Amino acid sequence: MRDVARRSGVSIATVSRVFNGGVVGTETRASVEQVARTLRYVPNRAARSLNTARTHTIGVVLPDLYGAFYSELLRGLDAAATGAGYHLLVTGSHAGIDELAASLQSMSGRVDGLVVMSPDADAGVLEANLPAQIPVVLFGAPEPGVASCGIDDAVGAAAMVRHLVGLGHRRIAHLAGPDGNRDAAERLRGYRDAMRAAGLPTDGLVLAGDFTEAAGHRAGEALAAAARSGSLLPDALFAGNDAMAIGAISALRAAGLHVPQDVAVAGFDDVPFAQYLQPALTSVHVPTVEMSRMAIAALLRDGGPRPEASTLPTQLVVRESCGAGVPVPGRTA
Amino acid sequence: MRDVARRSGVSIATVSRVFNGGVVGTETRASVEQVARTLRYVPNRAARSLNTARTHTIGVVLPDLYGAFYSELLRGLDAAATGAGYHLLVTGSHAGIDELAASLQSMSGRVDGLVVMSPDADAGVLEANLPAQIPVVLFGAPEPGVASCGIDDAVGAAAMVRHLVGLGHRRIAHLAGPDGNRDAAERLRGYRDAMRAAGLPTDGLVLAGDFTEAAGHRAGEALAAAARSGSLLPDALFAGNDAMAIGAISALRAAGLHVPQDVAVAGFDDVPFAQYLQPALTSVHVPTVEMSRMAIAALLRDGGPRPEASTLPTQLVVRESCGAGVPVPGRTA
DNA sequence: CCTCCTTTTGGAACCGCTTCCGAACCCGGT
DNA sequence: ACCGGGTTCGGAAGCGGTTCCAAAAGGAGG
Repeated sequence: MRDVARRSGVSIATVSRVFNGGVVGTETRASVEQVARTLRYVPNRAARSLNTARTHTIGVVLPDLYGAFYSELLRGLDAAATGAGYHLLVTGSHAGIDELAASLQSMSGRVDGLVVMSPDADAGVLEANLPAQIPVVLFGAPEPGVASCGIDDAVGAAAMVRHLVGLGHRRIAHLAGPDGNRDAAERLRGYRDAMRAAGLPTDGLVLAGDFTEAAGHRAGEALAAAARSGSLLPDALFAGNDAMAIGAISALRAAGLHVPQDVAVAGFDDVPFAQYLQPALTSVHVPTVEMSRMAIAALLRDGGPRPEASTLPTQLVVRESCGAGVPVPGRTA
Repeated sequence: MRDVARRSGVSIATVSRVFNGGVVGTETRASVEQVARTLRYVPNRAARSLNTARTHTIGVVLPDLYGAFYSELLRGLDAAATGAGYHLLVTGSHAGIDELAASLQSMSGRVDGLVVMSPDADAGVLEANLPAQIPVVLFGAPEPGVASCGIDDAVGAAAMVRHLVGLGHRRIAHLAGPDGNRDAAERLRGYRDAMRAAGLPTDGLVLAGDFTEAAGHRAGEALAAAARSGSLLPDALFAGNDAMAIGAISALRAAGLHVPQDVAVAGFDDVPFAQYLQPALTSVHVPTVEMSRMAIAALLRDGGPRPEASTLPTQLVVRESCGAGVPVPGRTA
């Protein structure tokens, strides 16, 4: 910048004005722009944000970037941010609280706001690793003193169970997510509650999983193996997320079983390609786009987001895999 | 920071040392840390990077974040970056050269290196909107004077065509990507070359598409409609990417046609869930993880990446949708 | 011709931090 | 008591910008 100023015979203040739409004489501006071009000068945004205290960037802290669900989330956030003229500073994949802390600290001074999704992210961690002024929206569990935005997993899961029951299924198994994951626990709770309300047993029907396709595949294989050795197949398998449902379907099919005729299968999340599976996957839609929009809007709101927990509704999406006999294959959104 | 210094009776230099592992007296350090904690002080990383000239961040400029392919890319980049202790500053979805320019400029001073993927990104645009020193790796087309990393679309497409021919298919249609897209053009070229080499005609067999599922769906419908009105169905449909292949399969199935019995279908990209489709999708694998690793490694290499174009090999992945009669369903990676 | 107002420009403080350099201090050794 | 050496710390100069304030220049009006 100093070079540009020197070479065009003006002060750095004037150069700054040229690049910020300030008042500058017409030919002064032209000359500065000319020099800047030949010198390949591009203003340093980091330095600028140091004294404007605005970065036009939103930080995003996710536990992982793997899987269609996080992709969707990220896409929604990017769309919302881009729409408002903001960029995304992303950090994925941290295991444990220390990496979370490091990620949060590395955002300091580089973002105008933060969207955080992590099992470890409670008010204490945020407070300890973030400057006081920076607005934060949590994705997921409500947390006192912090704005948050999430869905009601239990309600969504219960709706799915009721739907399956309504189709005549009685032995409904649940393939649960990892221990310690709040979404997994809530979905399991919704399943249990709805089963109990329908007067159905859940004993021996809760399978352990971890939200990965591999876990779904293993569960599907286990089910098929058990059936071969004489035990009863469940009428339906309600997986804690779509990835596991997909893995399970793949394993069941490999074992020669038919979905939904032999076992109905349903998922949770409604990832985009659920509709393209054969059979198209029945699932619980999570409004990722809406969540993202709300989160970004809250962050950008003057004075930052109010520390409230807003809960968005999920929506049951009935397709073929649950045996509802809907013959229309998925179409493009 | 000044507050911390004042409240603990030391200079800001000492506070800085405390947070950077410098030599500080034991009880001085303890006292400073204590004060910092009560004051909720977290060092401002932007300010730090202003004089260290290191940001520990890699900029990523993508044309879009939509679709499984970009998700995969982003995931690969994040994995590679995180592994090296870096974050990602992402900007997706820009239409046109002006938005590209804005995105590039906004990276100045905020990243240590840049991965750029955009149809508009030629050496000129990069030069005009980026400081001279910042290392860049281009994803895709080789570009003189810039390091780049990509695949040989034409070779991959030709391999697929040869495979389809080997299976006995003769009338092989190609569903092309959007005009002006270099990958689309190269894949089309590979298709044409391989067809010619096999002595097969391509007249009337090239369909227009745009890389979206919707386009694939339309193409599938058109094919089915044409077949109903008497014209010959192609033996195989080779889509320019997986998204279109998936859309096409969905439409063909809706029209009562069987894949691969009535029409074989193949895609390009090998997105993760291709293996979970029914029939599992035959595709050309694009080594996104490898590309990402290479790009990040090149950026972080001392002195920046050498301005060379490296081309990674694609790999034919034969599954069920092409009619190869591989009965084993996809399994988890 | 002088005054006053506008427009354009330069000087300099400051944003929050790192780091070089030197001052102050404490230690043992002579 | 003095000196050399090591340790701990403060002062201050930047990093690359923005912006307030004042100064210089150029008219218009009296």
